[in-house]
Amino acid sequence: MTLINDGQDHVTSPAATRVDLAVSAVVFALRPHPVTGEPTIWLPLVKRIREPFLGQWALPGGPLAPDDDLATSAAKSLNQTTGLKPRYLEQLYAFGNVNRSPDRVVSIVYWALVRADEDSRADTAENVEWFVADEIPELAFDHNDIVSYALTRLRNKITWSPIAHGFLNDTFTLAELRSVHEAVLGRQLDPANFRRQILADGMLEATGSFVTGTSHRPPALYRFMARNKRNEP
Amino acid sequence: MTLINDGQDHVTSPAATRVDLAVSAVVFALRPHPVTGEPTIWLPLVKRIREPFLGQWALPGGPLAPDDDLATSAAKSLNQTTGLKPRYLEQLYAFGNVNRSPDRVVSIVYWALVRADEDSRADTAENVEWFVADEIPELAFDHNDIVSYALTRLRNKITWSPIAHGFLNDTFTLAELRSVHEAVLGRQLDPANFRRQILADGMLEATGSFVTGTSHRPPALYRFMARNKRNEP
DNA sequence: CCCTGTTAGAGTCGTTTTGACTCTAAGTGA
DNA sequence: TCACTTAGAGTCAAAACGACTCTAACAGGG
Repeated sequence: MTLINDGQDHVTSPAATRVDLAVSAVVFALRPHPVTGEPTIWLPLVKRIREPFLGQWALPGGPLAPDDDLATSAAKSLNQTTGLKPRYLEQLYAFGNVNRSPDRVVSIVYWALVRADEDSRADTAENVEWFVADEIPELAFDHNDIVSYALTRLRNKITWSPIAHGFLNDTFTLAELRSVHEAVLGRQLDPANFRRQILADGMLEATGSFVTGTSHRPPALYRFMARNKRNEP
Repeated sequence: MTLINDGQDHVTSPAATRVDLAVSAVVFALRPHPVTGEPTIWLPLVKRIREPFLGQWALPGGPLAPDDDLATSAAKSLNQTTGLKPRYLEQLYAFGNVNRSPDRVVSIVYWALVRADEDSRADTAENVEWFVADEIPELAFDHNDIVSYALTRLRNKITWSPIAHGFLNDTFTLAELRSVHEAVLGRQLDPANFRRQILADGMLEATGSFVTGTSHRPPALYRFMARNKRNEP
């Protein structure tokens, strides 16, 4: 017989050899690009006020409070840095390589979407700054890799999952929804085909009202359906 | 200005309030079903030798060693319990709800595929037992949920990712590969269409050799291509 | 040696999905 | 009334997909 670990979740190890646990968040919002004016992905970063990497930009986050669930902890960090509440929040990955930090830290990273219209009151906190996602500086730790991975996940997920409403108000036109997809994917989408496919998914519901005063045909307003109204098996 | 956390990965908090960190693994292998004989998903569980949940079955795992990366730690647990090396290993999720354990434990869970032919020398360790994935008992902690989630991930991923070779030898016939897909998805697949689609993915390469002595037309042997030989943009 | 049973592997066909494109609807402003 | 703009429906050909057929190539039994 081999001597084995007993596979326990439940362990007590000497505090000296313990590993620190942190929760961070990659927060995405859509804002106009400063040069082109096109809708673009932005994210908030926090300037470090301690070693290591003092003075460098990093993802918002902090230690896991013993009374908070992981997602709660991520939402709190997010709220404390940006003043926003996430419209969508999902665990991204647990990063824990030995060499990712001078001392051993495992970071459980979440990614979140916040609404553009809440976005205005976002710059209240000091040493927090929003950056265009494709133009971020060199970050502390492995946070550049984390941001890249989060962007990849966002761009993948938006192609098959109805998460785009995380950037929008409760009601929106198909043009607004398409604009979100275009901003995330970085390319133009055919309006007619986009309409056909997004409606075929059966997640959208016409509100019955229309936007007026648009100098062209008034677009219909849609909302995302509650889960139990959707076309599911 | 709002007072904010400084978003640090790097924290020191009193050891008293610290959260324990464990790494566990959901290990999948294909073996014949004890009743039907059909290829079926199995996984190894470990009987707990401590409170809480003493005597109940749990996923293999243990505390994170300070010198191990997360994936390394998962692979070690896997190897210590089963004697096997993973052919595929991927992080599943970090489970850290406050109420998932009497004391606070965050578990970073990996899922792995192991080969059937290594599978024979697998029952060497005591208090380890293999179960049919759809017929597992009530497990410790939230491990039933974790197993369900891992199965969902496996069944989803096999439809778009070439992970099925994690169950197979280096060379295999298309019938063997199809049999893996059928076992994972739990339904029959059309041999002709499966062939067409799997070959169109461009991840398979004919070895040039064939299986002989089969009492029918000899099937060609394939292998998975190295990443740089694949049809990628 | 031929016949049968079995799986390998190529090919067919109709349906569905997708991308590119056209056409009409419905508003504003000149 | 006309020009302009976007909404939204519709068309069409290419590609993908599922169900199916047909021939190839072995072993084993008469």
